[in-house]
Amino acid sequence: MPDPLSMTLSALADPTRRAILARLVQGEATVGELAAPFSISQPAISKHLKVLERAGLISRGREAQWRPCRLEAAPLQDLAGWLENYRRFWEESFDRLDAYLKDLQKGDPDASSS
Amino acid sequence: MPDPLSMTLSALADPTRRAILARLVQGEATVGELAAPFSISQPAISKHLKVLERAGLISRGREAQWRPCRLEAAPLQDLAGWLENYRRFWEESFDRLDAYLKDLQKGDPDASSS
DNA sequence: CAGTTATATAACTTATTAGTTAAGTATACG
DNA sequence: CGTATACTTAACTAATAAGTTATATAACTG
Repeated sequence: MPDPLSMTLSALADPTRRAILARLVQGEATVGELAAPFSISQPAISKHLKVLERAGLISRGREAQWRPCRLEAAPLQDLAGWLENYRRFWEESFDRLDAYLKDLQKGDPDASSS
Repeated sequence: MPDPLSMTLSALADPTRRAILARLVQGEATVGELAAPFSISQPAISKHLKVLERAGLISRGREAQWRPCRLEAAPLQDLAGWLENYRRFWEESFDRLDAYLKDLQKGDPDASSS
């Protein structure tokens, strides 16, 4: 699976990993700090971090026996860029829904048949 | 995996499925039309469509023997909403990078040490 | 150097996923 | 009714993923 967007999305498709990112948006943290809130084993957290790192979502330093993790912006930005392709679509969808609801409210008989 | 955001992200974490969505943003299409550009079997496309449907990313109608698919906006909007939590972070990251590059350009000796 | 703390890796299990081919269902058409 | 078309479902395989426990590495501490 070489394409970066697929890597980003599958890394994000796990609630534990998203929770880790949510913690890191507030600043660097060690592996232990990141593991603390979860009930799963520490090796499991290490694996999650490796997935995030391979996706470029985090990077890791070295300070004595700690490996501080920090969030990296680029993949999230790229994802936001990809999503932008769909913004026009969903804004149109919203406009249609909005018009439909307004029609309903003023009793337009077309609104319930189409 | 009951949480909707995880369903959305893992549905999107496949290039074939993203290509299907990219086609659907231009309007409804039948299963056959969606399958045409790909070299994989048609049942494989049916499975991808089922994944997209269970994630709420598409919905399907019935017209004679065709099952027209259309893109649904809500999950993409929800994803965009989730991503917004990180926008402030990446804009700060960009500001830092920007300042760093400006410092480099004017020969600030701090810029290469920190 | 011995022990402790922080983290990573190995080996394994179980579940899920993406693909396949073959068979089934549903609608249209002569 | 029989057949062609569009699509789905079933049954299977191979690869990947998420978790486990046990072991290894690396750096600090006395």
